[in-house]
Amino acid sequence: MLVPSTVEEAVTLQSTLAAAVVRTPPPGFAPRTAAGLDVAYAVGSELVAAAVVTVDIATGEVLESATEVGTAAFPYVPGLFAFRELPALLTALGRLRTTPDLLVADGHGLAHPRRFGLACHLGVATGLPTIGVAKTPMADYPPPADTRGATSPLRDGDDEVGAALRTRPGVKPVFVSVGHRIDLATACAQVLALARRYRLPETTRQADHLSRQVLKDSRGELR
DNA sequence: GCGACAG
DNA sequence: ATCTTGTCGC
Repeated sequence: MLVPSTVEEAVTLQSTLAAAVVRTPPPGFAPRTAAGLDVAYAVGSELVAAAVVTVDIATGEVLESATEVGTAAFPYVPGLFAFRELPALLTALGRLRTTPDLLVADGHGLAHPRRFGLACHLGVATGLPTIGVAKTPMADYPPPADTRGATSPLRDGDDEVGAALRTRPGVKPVFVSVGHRIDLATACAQVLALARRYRLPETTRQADHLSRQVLKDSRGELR
């Protein structure tokens, strides 16, 4: 049941799969490559374009990329949007020739109502260490200090579900949470390493650009 | 009951 | 997410 047919099924599935999330990195975890994933949509259409871009964490150099153009598998429902993007993202991931050491998803991981956002789903589905990096929080957060690297806790009730991470002074922070096989501190350190020049990690930026480009190209061909 | 709600 | 121009600033 990769794609549920109802909202109720989707919610139940998330709650079940949440138990499979591992909040600790593999022993001696020292990733050299990271892949960013993103999906672009066409207005008024169900057309989606998924992109995965692998970069060298130390240099930011793009090593490989893969894409998939398809149809949205599920309507957009806050808290369930993983079901919309997952099929296309997994297809694109399967086209990479080399498996990345780390995945960086465009959305939340544990910072989710049922502790199972897109990043967790992607991680559990692939078995790869995965980080969730979102541009918008689902809850309130105290603003982190205005210094690169500063963090503040993202809380959902009494649970600390992630962190607001300042990647650039004077700019809104990004919202980092554990996806799978990683801990929050390691996740923040990796995101900081990937976001040297811009607010968002290089992986996310590259995947965003590529997915938009592919969508643009495909809608031209399908006319 | 009402509003909020990743992309 | 997407629709959209210019503008301020490093």
